[in-house]
Amino acid sequence: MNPLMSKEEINRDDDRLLEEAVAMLKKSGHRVTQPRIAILKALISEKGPIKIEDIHRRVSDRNCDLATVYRCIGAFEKIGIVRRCFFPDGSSLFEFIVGGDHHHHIICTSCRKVETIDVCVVDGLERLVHNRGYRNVSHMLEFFGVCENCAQSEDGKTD
Amino acid sequence: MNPLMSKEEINRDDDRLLEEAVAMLKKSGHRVTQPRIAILKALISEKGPIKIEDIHRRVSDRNCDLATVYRCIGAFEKIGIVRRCFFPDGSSLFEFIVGGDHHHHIICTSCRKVETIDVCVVDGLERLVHNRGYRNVSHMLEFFGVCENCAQSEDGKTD
DNA sequence: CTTGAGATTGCAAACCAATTGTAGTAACCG
DNA sequence: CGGTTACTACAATTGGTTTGCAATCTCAAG
Repeated sequence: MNPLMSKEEINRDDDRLLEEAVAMLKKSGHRVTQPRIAILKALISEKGPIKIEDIHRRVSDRNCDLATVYRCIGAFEKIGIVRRCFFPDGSSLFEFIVGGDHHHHIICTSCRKVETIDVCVVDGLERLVHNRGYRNVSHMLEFFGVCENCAQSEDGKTD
Repeated sequence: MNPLMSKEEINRDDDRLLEEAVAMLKKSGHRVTQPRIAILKALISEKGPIKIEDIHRRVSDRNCDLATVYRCIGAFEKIGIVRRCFFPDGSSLFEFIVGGDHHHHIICTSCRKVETIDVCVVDGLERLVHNRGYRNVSHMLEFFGVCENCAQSEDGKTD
């Protein structure tokens, strides 16, 4: 987290992101409901990829059903509020992408810790794909590995 | 064994790949069974990512159970015979990677057609991840888009 | 502010890909 | 060839995700 940013500034920034996402909801003809606000807040405060199940846990005190989380996340993905990313085992995470820079992740295959890589070197390749005749081009890039901590505790193990 | 496919009819290159994969099986202490041979042949002849379900359909005349396909693919993945890749909706495909160059895919989000991109620009980034302390580093890169055919037939549609 | 249309939600049931338990079978080593 | 044990088939199960539907809530028109 940015150490130069006070707690108030962070909250203000989160508020701005929430407003922006809400605007996207309205603009796309969706209604702004309490479950959606709660889910958006959970996504924003996470500041990284999060499991559906974890979102549900975060908002469950507001009595938001798991099915609702699935439906909302599905809608958010279509609108472009969240992006899906993957674990190497195939399970999905979702990340809030409104007002954020494009980036990718390093995921520890052992403890599942997620780090961020700011660099993206594949934007040029997207143009190449576009030149091949594809439209609505996007990409997904994930790095996997065993982080230092896990490597130490696993030590001699073969994975 | 498939009576419609004699040894002479099998492509020589595919044969070599099969032998190589079988060697990897043995080397890792696995047994070489008929279902595994059948699944390997299906993977090799596909020459690209394929769904578990489709593998099963291909080998079903040999009476290979779906659970067996899952277990074998799981083993193949650990050994490094196949690699998992993803559709944007989160469903998994598996691709035979023995003796093949490293590459990535363009997947049409409409008809699911898969094309190959030979270039890989992220190998350098893997070193960067390695320098951050990660071990067993790998990555996964997929491009998504709507291919020319689909773009024409969908035309005015909003996706 | 009130109200009605229709989008959204909660709940429960259904769904389906993937996994697991187990008894029988087949691979492979000596 | 015979014994050990990894592997398979089959069926049952799991767990994540989706769906149907009645009740509820949003939002804009009046």
